[in-house]
Amino acid sequence: MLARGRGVTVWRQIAEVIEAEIAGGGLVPGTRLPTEAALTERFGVNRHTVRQAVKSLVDKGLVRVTQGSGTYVEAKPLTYPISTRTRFSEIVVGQARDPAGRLLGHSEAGASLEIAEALDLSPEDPVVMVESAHFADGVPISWAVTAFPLPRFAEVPAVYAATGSITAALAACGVSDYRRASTKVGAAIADATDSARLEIAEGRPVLVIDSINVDPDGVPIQWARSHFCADRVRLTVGG
Amino acid sequence: MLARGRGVTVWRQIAEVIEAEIAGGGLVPGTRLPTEAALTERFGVNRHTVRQAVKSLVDKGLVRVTQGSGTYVEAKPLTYPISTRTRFSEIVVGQARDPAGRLLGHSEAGASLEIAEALDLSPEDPVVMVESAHFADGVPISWAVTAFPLPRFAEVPAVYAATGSITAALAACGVSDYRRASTKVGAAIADATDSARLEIAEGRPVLVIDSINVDPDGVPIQWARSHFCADRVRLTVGG
DNA sequence: ATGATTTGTATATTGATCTAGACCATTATG
DNA sequence: CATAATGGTCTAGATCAATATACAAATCAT
Repeated sequence: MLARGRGVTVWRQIAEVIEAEIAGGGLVPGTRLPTEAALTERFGVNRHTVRQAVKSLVDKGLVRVTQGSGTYVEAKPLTYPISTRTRFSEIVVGQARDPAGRLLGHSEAGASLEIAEALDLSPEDPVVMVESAHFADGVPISWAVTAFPLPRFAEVPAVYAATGSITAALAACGVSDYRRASTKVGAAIADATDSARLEIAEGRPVLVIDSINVDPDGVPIQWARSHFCADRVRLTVGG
Repeated sequence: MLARGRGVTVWRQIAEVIEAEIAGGGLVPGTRLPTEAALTERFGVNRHTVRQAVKSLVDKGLVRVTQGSGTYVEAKPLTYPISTRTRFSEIVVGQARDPAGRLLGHSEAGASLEIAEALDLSPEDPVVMVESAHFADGVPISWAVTAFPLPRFAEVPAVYAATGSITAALAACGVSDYRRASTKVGAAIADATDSARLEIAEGRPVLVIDSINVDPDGVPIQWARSHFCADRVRLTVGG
């Protein structure tokens, strides 16, 4: 099975075999890979060689390793369409996965220049800042820091904490519908905060999305800067 | 262009680039590859690394190296259909290449057991043995030792030497048509003789074909053991 | 013939890959 | 809590890959 001296390293050949088994459906997302010992046995190589193969799969975002537990096949990337009507929970449910949102913290503050401009406020106008994390099937997909104008949306943190849903939080403040008015997409390298909140290694790619939501009257109600784990999400724009 | 530390050796990547250029038509058969020095420059690697890449292409039969001269793209393998009516020159001409045959030597002898059986003779019946080499565009394709019954085909060596054509030599002996009655295909590793006559390295693969031709009346007229350079020929049987 | 060009060979050095073995840290399980 | 299972880290040595030089041998052009 393994060809030595043909210009392809052993660890890469092993990685390609496992990758093919994932792509071919032999290894379903969420299932545990054979243990390092088992792979060592199967391929007839040293454990370190298997580990290097697994490391390359981790770097590609195909598997996730947990010390003491095992190596698991990552879920297929979530397809995240960005349109004027984007609802995280609907997107996740639409792909047969279980959405969840969690409030990380909140505070009241004066709007920064950037936020004031986005929400059509004056600098230092009061806003409530909300930090939240979002999950699909318990796996972190994104985290965000968002700003809502005060006093109109004073209730948002409490309702969001209780429901995990921005849509519900806005509804509690009398906004029954909203749409996305602006989206900017960038990319960055995960820092310590991204690493902790998305449960990824520092250095992995992150999609950074600045968005502005407006109510049916076109009044800005929410500015958000979201950090998506790029290994777990594929944005679709238009199409 | 070259990715180091990704599990694929540098020499293999270089070989794949050159192979793609050959397959893509950028390097026509017969043309000379850039010199080792030029390739060293182009890929930014050591000369030995280029040499290993070239060696892998030689091993695949894609190029041929001549010390002091250069490295040349091999011709595409000649497709050699084996049927009841097989004529070397017609096959070669049919592929827009220039056929040639050369007499290497001849002698009269008594038929060996194998030849006697093939030609329907008794052992030690007189035959003329002919050794010949066959070329397409000047490149050696095969060499063969053949046996013809005597006295019927005494003229064969002289005519073959003059024309380079077995068909013409047989015609001179009154055989206007012939067909292949038996073919056995085997493979071997080139020995010193193969190496010299086919201009290939010892150890390269060789197709060994034993065939018997018969005249229109079904009388055996020629036994042949041909050695084909496997890198330059693809046999097609049936189809 | 002569010299320049081009491939062939040899040796040595450095770094990457693979193997081997030992021990630690985390997780799962009874 | 104790134990086993599993991945994480470290050291050391063997082999392979790539570099760096030097020189030999064959070919080609003049």
